[in-house]
Order: sequence, then C-alpha cells, then structure tokens
Amino acid sequence: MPNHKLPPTKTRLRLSPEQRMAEIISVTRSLLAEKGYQSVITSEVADRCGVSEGTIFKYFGSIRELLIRVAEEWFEEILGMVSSSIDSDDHIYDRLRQLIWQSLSIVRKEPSLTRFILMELRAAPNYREMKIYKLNQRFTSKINDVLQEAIDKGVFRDDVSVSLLRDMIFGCIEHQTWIYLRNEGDFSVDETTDGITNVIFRGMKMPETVDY
Amino acid sequence: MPNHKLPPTKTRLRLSPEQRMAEIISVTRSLLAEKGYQSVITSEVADRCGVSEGTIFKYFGSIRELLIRVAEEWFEEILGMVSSSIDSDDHIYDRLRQLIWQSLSIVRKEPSLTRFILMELRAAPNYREMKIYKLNQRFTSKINDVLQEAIDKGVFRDDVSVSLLRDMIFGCIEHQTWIYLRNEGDFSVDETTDGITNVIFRGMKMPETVDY
Amino acid sequence: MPNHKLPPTKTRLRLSPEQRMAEIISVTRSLLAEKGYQSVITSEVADRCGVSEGTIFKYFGSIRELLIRVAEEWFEEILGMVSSSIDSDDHIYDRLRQLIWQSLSIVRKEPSLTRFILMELRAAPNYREMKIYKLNQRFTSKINDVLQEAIDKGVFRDDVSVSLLRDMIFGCIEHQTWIYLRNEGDFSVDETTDGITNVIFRGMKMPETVDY
Amino acid sequence: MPNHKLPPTKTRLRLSPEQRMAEIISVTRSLLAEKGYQSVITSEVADRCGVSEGTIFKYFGSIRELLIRVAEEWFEEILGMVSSSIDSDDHIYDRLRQLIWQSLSIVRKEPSLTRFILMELRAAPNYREMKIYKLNQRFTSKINDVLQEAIDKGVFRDDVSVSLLRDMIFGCIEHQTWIYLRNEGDFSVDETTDGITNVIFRGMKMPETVDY
DNA sequence: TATGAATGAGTGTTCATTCAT
DNA sequence: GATGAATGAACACTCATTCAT
Repeated sequence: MPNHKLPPTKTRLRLSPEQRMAEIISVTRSLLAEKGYQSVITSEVADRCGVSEGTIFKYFGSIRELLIRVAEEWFEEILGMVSSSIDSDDHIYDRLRQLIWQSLSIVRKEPSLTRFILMELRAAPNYREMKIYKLNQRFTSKINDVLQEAIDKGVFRDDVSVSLLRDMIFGCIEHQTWIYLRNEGDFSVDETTDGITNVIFRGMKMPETVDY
Repeated sequence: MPNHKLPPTKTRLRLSPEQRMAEIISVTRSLLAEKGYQSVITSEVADRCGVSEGTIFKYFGSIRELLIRVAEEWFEEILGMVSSSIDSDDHIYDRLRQLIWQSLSIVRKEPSLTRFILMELRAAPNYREMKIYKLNQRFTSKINDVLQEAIDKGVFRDDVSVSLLRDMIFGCIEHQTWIYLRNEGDFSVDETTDGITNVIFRGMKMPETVDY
Repeated sequence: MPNHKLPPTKTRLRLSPEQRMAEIISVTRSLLAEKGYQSVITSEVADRCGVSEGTIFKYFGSIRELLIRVAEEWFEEILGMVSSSIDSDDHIYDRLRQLIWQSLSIVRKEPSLTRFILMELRAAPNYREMKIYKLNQRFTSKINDVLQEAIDKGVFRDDVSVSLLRDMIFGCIEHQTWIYLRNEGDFSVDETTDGITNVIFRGMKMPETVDY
Repeated sequence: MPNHKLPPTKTRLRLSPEQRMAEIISVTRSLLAEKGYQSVITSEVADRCGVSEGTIFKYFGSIRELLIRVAEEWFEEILGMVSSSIDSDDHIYDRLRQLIWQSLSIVRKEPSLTRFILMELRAAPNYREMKIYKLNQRFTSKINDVLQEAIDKGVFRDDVSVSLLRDMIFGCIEHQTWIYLRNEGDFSVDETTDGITNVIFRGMKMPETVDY
C-alpha cells in the first residue's frame, strides 16, 4: 500500500476512450515521423496530448506497446489501400511496376514508421508472433508472389533467388528514402519506379523472350 | 590505531597520448562491434582500457565524438584496402563484381559499424561537414565511377541514373545484412555478389552488346 | 454521416448499498487471499466487482479502510466459529489443545489475512483504537483465560507468565505458517498441535499433578 | 546515445569508496531499523547521506542489493559475537539458555533487520544461493544442534520434532519483539529467556530424568 | 595530468484518489 | 448516486559529463 498523500488538482479535458486513444496514437505517429522511434518519449507524448503521463499508461501498457499499435494501425491502413489496387490479370511487368510504385510511395510517406518496423520490431524475439509480422508478410508476399510466378512461368531466369530480388527492390527503396530524409536530394517516385522495374525485369527475363 | 592510508599499489601502464588514444579507439571499436552503438557506454570503455572515465573525456570531448573517430579510422582502413585491390584494366563487369564483393564483405564483417554510420551519422544535420561524409563519398564514388564509365562507353544503357543503380546495389547489401544481423538467415557473399552483379549487368547492358 | 453516440448497452446489476458493500468486501477478501495485501489494487477490486474505481471510494474512504473492513469481518466470522466450539467443561489440556488446533487451522486457511493483520495493522500507530484490536483481544483472551485458569487452579506452575506462554504458542504457529507460505515445507495441523500442546503442558504442569 | 544536456553543478564532499559505501550501508541500516524495509527509499537514503541518488547506484546495483548487503554485514557482525561465546562443555540446559538469550538480544536490538531477512529474503526464489542463507544456517544450526544432541543423548524425548521446537523458540522471540516494537509492552530479556528455556526443557526432558 | 567520486536531468512506470459528467 | 477519465506524486534506475584532488 504505497502512501499517496496529495490528490490531483488540475482537471483536464475529458475525452471518450476511443477519442483519447486515437489522439495518443495520432500524436505518437507524428512524433515518430518527426524524430524517429528512438526519441519517442512518454513525457512528450503526454505533453502534446495535453494529458499527464499516467494517462498514456491507462491506455497502453508501455511506450513500446503504443509504438506497436501505431505501426499496426498504419500498416493496416496501407494494406487496405494496396490490396484494392492490384489487378491480377495484368502482365507481370505491370504488376511488378505497380507494387514497386506503391512501396516507394508508402516508404516515402512514412519513412520513420517503416524504419521502426524494419529495425526495431523485426529484431524482437517474439516478432513472428506479432500481428505486425502477419501484416508485413501479407505485404511482402505480394512482391514475392509476382517474382515467383515470373520464374515459374519461365518469364524470369531462375539463377537469382526471389529473396535477393526482393532485397534489391526494397533495399533500393529504403536507400532512396534515407537520402531523401537527410535532405541530400529528392527523388521522383515515377522515375525510380521505372528504373528499378526495368533493371530487374531486363536483368531477369529469359534471353529468348525476345520482345525488345 | 590511526587509519593510515596505504599508497595506491596499482601501477597503471603509462602510455603516450597517441598510444592511449589508439587504445581507446580500438577498445571502443570492439565494443561497438559486439553490442552496437546504442550500447557503447563510457564506463565500459574506460573499464576495458583500464583508465578512468575522465580520461575518455580528456581525449574525446564526448562519447559521440569518440564513436565518430572510431568510424573514421575504420573507414580509412577499409578504403586503403579497397583502393589497392581494384585493377582499372579489368573489364567493367569484373570491376563492378569486385566492388560489390568488397562491400558485402565489409558490411558483413563489421555490421555494427556500418549501422552506426548508416543510421546515426548519416542522419546528423551536419553530416555533410563531417569527415566521414568525405570518406564515404570516396568509397561510393568508386562504384559511381565504374557505373558512369559503363554508360559513357556505351556498355550500359543510359535510361537509369547512376545513383539509382548505386542505391539498388547498396540497398540490397544492407537489406541482406539486416536479415543476417537479426539471425533470420545467413547469406553467401559470393552468391549474393553474383546475383546483384548479374541483375545489374544484364539489366543495364546495351542490347547489341552481345557477349553472353 | 454524423457520429451518433450509441447509448450504453451495459446494464449493470443494480445492487443495494449493503449488497454492493458485501460484494466489494468479498471480492477483496479473495484477492487478499490470492496475492497478499501488498498486491490488492483498486482497479482490480473494481474490475472483479464489475463496478468503477470511484465506487470503491464511495463505500470505503481508502483502500486501507477497505482492507481493514475485510479483516474485521473475517475476524468476526472466525470468532463466531471458535466461541461456539469450546466446551468449558473440558479438561484444561483438551481446551488448550482445542484452541491451538483452531488457531493453526485458521492461520493455515487464511495466511494472507493473518499476515495483513500481523504485519500491517498491528504495526499501525493507532492499532489500539482499532476495532480489530478488540477482536484480536477477544480471540487471544480465550487462550489467556485457559492458561490463567490453569495457573490459578494449580494445574500449571506460576513461574512463567501467561503472556510468554501465549507468545510461544502463537509465535510458533506463525513461524510454521511462514515456512509453509514460502513453500519450504508443509506442516500437519494435528502433529503441530500435539507438539505445541505437549511441550507447553508438560513444561508447565505442577510436578505433583500426576495424571498422565 | 541519450542526450544529456546539462552538466552537474553542485559539488559535494568526496569520500573514498570504502567510506562512502560504509556510510550508505550505515544510513540504510538506520533507515531500515526506523521504518522497515518496505519504506527504504532511494531518495531518502541519498538525502541522508548528502549525496545524489545516482551515487547509491554507483555502489549498489539496486536498492535490494543494498539492503542485502546491510543484512549480510549485520549478520556477520552478530555471528562473530555469538560464535565466540558458546562453551560446548556446558550442560545442555545452559547452552540452550545461552542461545535463547543471545537470540532474544539480537532480535530485540535489530527487529527490522530480522524481519527483512525472515520475510523478504527467505521468500526470494534464489534464497538458497544467497550468502545470507549460509549465514542464517550457521546461526540456526547452533540451536538445531543443541536440540538434536539433547534428543540423541536421551536427555529430551523424541516425540516433538527439532524444527517445531525451534519454531516455538524463535516464534516466541519474534512475537515478544513485535509487542515490544508496537510499544504494547516491554519485556525482560532475562525473564523471557528463563521462561522459554524452562518450558522447553521441562516440556521435553525424559520423565525418568528426575532432578527436580 | 589523470583520476574517479559525484552529479542530476531524464525515463518508464505505478496506482490511490478525485471530480466533472 | 455512480462513473471512469484523468491526475500527479512517487519510485527505481541510467549514464554522459564534470571538477576537486
């Protein structure tokens, strides 16, 4: 029985739990975007929400949990947008292009969130049990599937692994984004999409597939 | 009986300032490699060097400064090794392959240092004024030069920018490294080198340049 | 589409104040038994009762007050059971044995409550003004009375004070209980009862009182 | 690399590590005696020592560790005093009496420390690996040994276990102490010693051992 | 000069208690 | 009356940095 002596004095705006949670998540998302996940600090989240630090912990068990929620909500938002826009009747080149374009757009829009998921959550020992893992799988599997299909159908050679191709694509996207983040230069989503798609496609397609 | 203080018996090895600095840098580098830059702690550096914490600050103004020095020295070491091993008479494919192979080897050997530079230093607002920036430029320019030469000589097409190609190469390398760091899987330097080089080369070479 | 707030659908069971208080006390008692008084937390009590935290404070001024009420009610319950089971016509040995047996049974059955009273309430500066003090006195006085009667009737010697004997009995009981609580070993209520009773009886009875 | 902006301003008295540690231990011991281990708080220890909280953690990894050190040092102090004063040639009665007298003196002098060891440390999962466990064993084994010897030599009956007898002795001692601590009454170490020793001895000695 | 004892702002987290609705 | 969102003091613990000796 800890001995709490003084009662709270200041009374703040009352919000519904849904609103408050949404606000905390939204504020944290901004903070994450601005400063990176390493710098998301309880006190600052609380300050920006205009609530006490205790309130944060009413809704989220820990700062990490909050960050994970932010990542999840963001990821689900993204997935909703992506899923509805891929037409499986398209030519492989077009689908690949489309996926790369979307990834570039996403990462560019929320680089800090991407980084948090990539660098922090993926390293977690229980990552594979996390919801974000499933979400991420649903996302990356789209590219994997297209690449695999290309190989299976003989459109692509089979001398480079799907995972390496995927790393070239996503690695390039992230690299571009960081340069952009550091204000070392802007990049055009369309041009970059074309560049990556073309290099991958031309670099992988079967020699006999003569259509140039 | 009065409490006579015994004189200190510990005879600390007396090193010259240069030696001392070198030792601190070396110890910090080990620590960085072992635990990552987030976990490099003043007290541990001092302990392992057998010096006091204060000494660290005598030689380096702050922990950050020390880490930067470590990165710089490491980078210079690397550059020396790389510079001496590229034969400019080689075929472009071979030089490209060689550079990719070296980059993969470096990153794999010192992932924590790579990460520190990539994640912490590059994000610094004054990165462009830092020595490490120049060093990094010297390093990446080697790949840039080869790629540019390929375009200039008509070996490569000119519809994808050199910087994008470079990002595909380094981005892929880093992606692979993270997976490796997270213990999610090993990668073969040779196979990865072949994969990247082939995709880039096949994807970029002029159609008429028939030499496969 | 405007965001119409739906009316709350949860129909809380409407209990009379007496019933509500009884429920809170009962729930707290369970919690106390399960986790120890250090871990009885407002929010958990409220949760398990299906009421809000505020309600707890409507009925009880503080968590401490609630715990005290729990202890009191429990103690009264015990006293009712004990009072009705001692036959004052029994031989002193049997009555003593009976009381020790009951104490052991109680403590074993509700070790957390015992601990709360022993460790927390007894140490309070105003303990002597508390109801629990009176209740405890009524309880211990039963043993005191038997011991005093034994001395007065010449069954026991008079060279050891009643209070010391009582402390040997209760002290032993508590000691046994702690060992048991720490899972360092179980104890048999019957064997322990025999042990304590025999040592006390044989150790105190008049030499000439030959009736064993 | 957390971002610490402001340097410390106030400079305090410099003590040697030995002195500082000794002071912290001594202060903590006082605090423990005054308020019980539950109330030993970092900030208060620091305040009373006239140092900052950080200093405490320079010397002790945690508050718990500090408390354990306090307990250990105290226990060793005690053991030194006890060991040198038992003459194994004495009659069993005298040795038992002597041990009880010492235990009473110790517990009375430092009841909070006793309580900390008894209630907190003993409950620790790794208690059996702790130094304090060894120390405690050395202490309690002295009483165990005397009691066992009494049984083995036929001086005591064998119908009550050594552990129960030990619990009667120590339990009684603690009970007395608490009453004393609560200012509910004083007790004479000598009288209590006589009482306990006599009850145990008379209650346990063989009937035929006629020497009354 | 080098030392290392000391600093102190900062960080996440807990939980009894309050009071506007 | 009852609710429950919000409070805020408290607490353990960290670690880069300083400065008297």
